[in-house]
Amino acid sequence: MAKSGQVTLTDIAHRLNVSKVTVSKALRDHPDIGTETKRLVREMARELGYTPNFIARNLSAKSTQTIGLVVPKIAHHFFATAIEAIYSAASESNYEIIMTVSQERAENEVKHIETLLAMRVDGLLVSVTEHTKSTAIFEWVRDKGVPLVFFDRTINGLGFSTVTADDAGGAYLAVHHAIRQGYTKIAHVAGYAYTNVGRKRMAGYQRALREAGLEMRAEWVVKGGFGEQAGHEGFKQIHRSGNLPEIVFAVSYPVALGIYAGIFETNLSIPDDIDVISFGGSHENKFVSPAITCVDQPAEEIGRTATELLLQEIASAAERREQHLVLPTHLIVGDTCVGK
Amino acid sequence: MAKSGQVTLTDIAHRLNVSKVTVSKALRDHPDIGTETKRLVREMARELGYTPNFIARNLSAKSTQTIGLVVPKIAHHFFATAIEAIYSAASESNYEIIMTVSQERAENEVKHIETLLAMRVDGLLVSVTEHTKSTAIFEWVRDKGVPLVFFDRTINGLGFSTVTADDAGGAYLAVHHAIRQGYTKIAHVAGYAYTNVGRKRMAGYQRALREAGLEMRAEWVVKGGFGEQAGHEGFKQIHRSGNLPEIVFAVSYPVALGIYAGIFETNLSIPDDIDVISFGGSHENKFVSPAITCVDQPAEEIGRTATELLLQEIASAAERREQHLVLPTHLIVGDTCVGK
DNA sequence: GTGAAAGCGCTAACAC
DNA sequence: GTGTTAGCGCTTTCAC
Repeated sequence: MAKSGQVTLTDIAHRLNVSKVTVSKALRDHPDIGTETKRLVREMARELGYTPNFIARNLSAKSTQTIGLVVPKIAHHFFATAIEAIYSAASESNYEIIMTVSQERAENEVKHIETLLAMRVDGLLVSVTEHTKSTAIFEWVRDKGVPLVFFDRTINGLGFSTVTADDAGGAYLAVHHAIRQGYTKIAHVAGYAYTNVGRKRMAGYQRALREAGLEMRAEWVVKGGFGEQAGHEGFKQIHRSGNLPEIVFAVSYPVALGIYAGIFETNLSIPDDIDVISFGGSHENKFVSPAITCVDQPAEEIGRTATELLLQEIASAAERREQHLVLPTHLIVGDTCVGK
Repeated sequence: MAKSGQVTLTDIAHRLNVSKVTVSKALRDHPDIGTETKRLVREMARELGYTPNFIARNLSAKSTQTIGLVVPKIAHHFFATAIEAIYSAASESNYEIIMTVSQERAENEVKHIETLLAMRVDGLLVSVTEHTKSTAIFEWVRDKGVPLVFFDRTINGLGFSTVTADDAGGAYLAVHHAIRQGYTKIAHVAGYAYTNVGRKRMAGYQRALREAGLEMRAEWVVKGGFGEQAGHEGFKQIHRSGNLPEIVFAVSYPVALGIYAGIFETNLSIPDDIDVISFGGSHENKFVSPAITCVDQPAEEIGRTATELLLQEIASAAERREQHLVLPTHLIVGDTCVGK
């Protein structure tokens, strides 16, 4: 056994009086090697407690069979679900995932991508933070020729493929539903305008209002992040304006919960005094009271699709072409937004 | 630039007409190298777009500066929070995390640990699945001398350190609280008896009943997993028994939600007809109605402590000694279990 | 201060 | 069928 305490190919080779190449091939079931030799090698490997060294293997083999994953957060139903799907899809193709969490901070994102590149991952799956503005690191990735697929939170115009829910369409679906239910004073606690997701959901909201000929008051549109905090503050701001809408369309489920928290602090009741509808649901919604009517994001499908797309791009390094996959959303009617 | 498309030390060395050793040292700020040379090297590295190859570095350096993380699931408040803490703690010490998700399946767990060992992670952080019975893989890890720390879901008697919440104490806290509130017929939807967590929470439940001289009816103790499904079925089983308790103590927050789901299907109302109290809370609890009174698990602290303990063990390979850290829990009073 | 030599554990190319 | 040689990109002696 080597000094490191780890058994190597050479150790097995010595014990068997063969060369390490023979061992290497035998272990990988290479056709070169005879059945009997293979058996002997495998037996000895088990006996010695051999664990292949991927680090070394990858150094010569070039491919690392790993994908780098960068997500903004993890304690969030959408991401948790998408991540699990990514794991499943990757392991079905014998790829390992190295996940990093940027915690909604752009500087962490940059650091993580650098680390992942240094680890020589075969490709990158990323969902940007709500504050990512600089695209420098992604241009760097592109120049290096490392395959990357954005999912959910994307950046356009860099030549990378994206997989998202139908943000504009879903938002339209939600707001249009509210309008059909008789609501006319509709506010929107929105994401940041510099994010694709924020912009597109806003666009859907605006289109629905415009088509219905409804007014869009400035004090009813509040911009902010995608977390609970943002929802909480967003509602307070609308509330302070003194001009209460009938219903608030939340850009994300956590934002909707934040709005709930804000409403709970007032004397208002949901859905009688003020109502809520949201983009993105959550498993917990069935325990939230009243359950929020929402547009469901296909989290699992997004995760799986993005992974498969990336794997495809990794496999065909040559003819890689930008694709923008948009997955449909659908309305889940709960106990809010049930009519005016 | 090398054929791989990746810039290497040699590329920089050639351009500068120095040896690659000089470049290697300069980049790592080795005192051997002169200030001017360092400046030149760094400049060229940036100009060429050099990214260090960790794979190669680790092959010679032995340490990979990575920790392997194995969790049973991710879409669960406790784990999501603990994982984020683990990430933070690790990156503060310049360690990278390679996370794998076993999806509550013991065979995935084994596979992931093998992969992680092959990747030569410096240590392992694991929380076992609710079905893990065989300890073979962990004995293997121990024999290899790879540091491992269990957190939350642990296995004892293998010589590894553990970090957990005070499961027995917390369960006692919850049930004792119920008793003080005047409840006498207390059921328990428990975890599997072959898990430490399940056994300890059960022990706390039993001790509280015993001390109060309350009867413990067999039909009021249902064993199962830690997920929503288990809670749902657990409640149905108790309900079918025809002998309804006054309150159910859930082994985990998801189980409590499952019990809620089960109750919602009946005509019973919470907390008047049937009440619930749980081990482990969730961020969402404030939106769940009625909010569940629960014993809070210090998820973040568990994650952070486990990571720090592991890092310590990695650093001092020599005098490593088994430790069992138990972190205190506390009661969070919600709208259930408010009195009989 | 700098560099030549050796080697980490493995795989690929090409002999034998 | 099996082994030899070379090399992946880097770091660590140790000589100059």
